[in-house]
This record gives sequence, structure tokens and C-alpha cells, in this order.
Amino acid sequence: MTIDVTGISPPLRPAVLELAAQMRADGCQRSDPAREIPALLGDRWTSLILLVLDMGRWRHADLRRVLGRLAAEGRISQRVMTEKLRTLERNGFVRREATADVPPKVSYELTPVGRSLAGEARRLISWVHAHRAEIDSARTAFDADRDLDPQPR
Amino acid sequence: MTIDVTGISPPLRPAVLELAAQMRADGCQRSDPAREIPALLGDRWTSLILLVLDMGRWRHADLRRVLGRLAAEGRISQRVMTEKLRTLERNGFVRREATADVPPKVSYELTPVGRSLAGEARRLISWVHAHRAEIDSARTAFDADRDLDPQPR
DNA sequence: CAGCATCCTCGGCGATACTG
DNA sequence: CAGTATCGCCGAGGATGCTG
Repeated sequence: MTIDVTGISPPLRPAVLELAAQMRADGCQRSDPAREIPALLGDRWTSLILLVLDMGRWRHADLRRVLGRLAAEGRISQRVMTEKLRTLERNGFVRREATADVPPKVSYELTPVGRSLAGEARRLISWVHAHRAEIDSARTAFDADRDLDPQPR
Repeated sequence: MTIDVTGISPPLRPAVLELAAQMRADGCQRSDPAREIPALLGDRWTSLILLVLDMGRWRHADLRRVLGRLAAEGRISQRVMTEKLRTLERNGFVRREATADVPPKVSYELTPVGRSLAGEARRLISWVHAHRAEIDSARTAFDADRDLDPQPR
């Protein structure tokens, strides 16, 4: 990841290079960090799935029901449920067990890495919790300003 | 957030209630955790913007150029750049400064909360780095299995 | 019961052009 | 230089129906 600094004002170039070095140290050779987070936890259901599975082993149908109950709105569709769990399994975060008979019995549980990722998700959620009041007041202040203050930006 | 446990197998009900209590303790009264992460860091550019702004104050045009250089592919469109920064500003993560003249000079820097969130983003990226090898080998193992093993799931 | 194929909707994002 | 409006694309995800 060698960064092209042409077109960037010379005083900023060291900062850019340092940033690139830092990102490289963080393991971003192959894709930018902007993609890491969305790719793992950035979708609608994955973080909630991790939190639920962190409680133990779940049967498919029960998991689906619980996700629907815990979500603020909406249920997870059957198609997406399978898709998300398949991705988690492929990444090594979830272990899937199934019987070959009809009807099949499918259950899921986290692997150690999966539990570790669930911890990260929980940490991020706690961060939001810890800063919720601050964020909310920033929002209302911002919106109030925009209302009384119709100057161009 | 009182959870409806009807339809959930009785042995699992305590787990569901505990989970709900835990989520409540994490501050999820109003929206499910599945939304917190996507809402803040789940999009294509926000985490990268935070990382870059964490290096100091940036002029709009420079920031845009740097984002384009650091991203694995593609540049951020002018429209989205303004939109993302506006959201960050509204949440209280970014302070924007602008002159009223033409052409305007606009610059951005993180607030203390913003720096804190940038730290969280960096932490998550490091997590991915630390587990990259493990994740990669899980993926190749999974894909290999699927190829040789065309049984129904 | 769970996987899969199909169809559809909606939102995120890029591109472009115009304005102050 | 930066903001905004408009347009169009594409992918995430919901709904439905069939199958083992």
C-alpha cells in the first residue's frame, strides 16, 4: 500500500504517509478499513445474531424467533437468516450442526473467535450507550440551529 | 423493552429474558443493537473519515483527495462527502469551520467524542487484523468442503 | 424444518450540472 | 471551492413458493 501523495498539499503529505503506515500496521494491506467494519458487523442482523448466539447453542427456528422478538422492528426473513449464518460459519465464527433427516434439525453455536467478535460488538454497543446523551443533545442542538438559521453553508 | 416469550421453547425463555436484560443494560431501550453499529460505522466511508480526521484538521478538498487515495478502490463522491460529514457533525463527532466568502474555505476536525469513536473504529480494525489469518483459513477450508462435498444442507 | 430460487422494494452511493 | 438537485445503478434484504 504505497500512497500517491501528488495533488495533496505538501505540508499534509507526512500526515498522509503516517496514516498509510498506521493502516498498514493495522492490517489493511488488502482492503481499506472502511470495508472491514461494514463487512463484518455493518449489516442489519449480524451483530444481534452474535449477541444471541453468545448465550449458547440455538436451534434455527428458535434463533429466528428470538431475533424477531429482540429487534426493534421487523423480523429476519428466512432467506437472510440462512445467508447471514452461512457467512458467519464461513468466517469461522459459528459452528453449524445438522442432522441429515427430514425434517432436519439445525443448530448453531459460536466458536472461540466468534465469541471474541461478539465481545467487540458488545463493546461498541456499550460505547453508544455511554455516549447516547451527548449524541442526542448534539443532534437536537444541530437541528435547532438549522431551523432558526437558514443561511447557506 | 419487555420481551414476548410466547412461541419460544420454555427451556430457552430464561436465556431470552437474560439477553433482553443485558441489552437493556447496554442501553438498547429504543432501538436494537443491530442498528447501533450500522448506523454509526456501517457505511462505506465513515470509519475511514474518522481515521483520517483523527490526524488533525483537514480542508474539504484535501480530505476528499486523501480518502480517495487511502481507499482500496473508488473515490468518495462530492455529494456523499458532504452528507457523511454533515451526519458526523450532527452527531457531535466533527466540528466544521467555514468562511462565508466565495470560494468558501471549509475545514473539519474531530471533537473529543469523535476522537473516542475513532479509537473504537481503530480497535475493531485491529481485531480484524489480529484474526485475519484465522478467518482466511476458515474461509478456504469452508470453500474447499463445499466443493468436494455436494451434499444438501 | 430448513434450503433455495424468484421477484420486488428501498436506500446507499456515484456522476453530472448548476449556484453562490 | 463547496452545497444542492437530479438521475441512475446496484446490492441488501423482505416475501413467497417449492423441495428434500
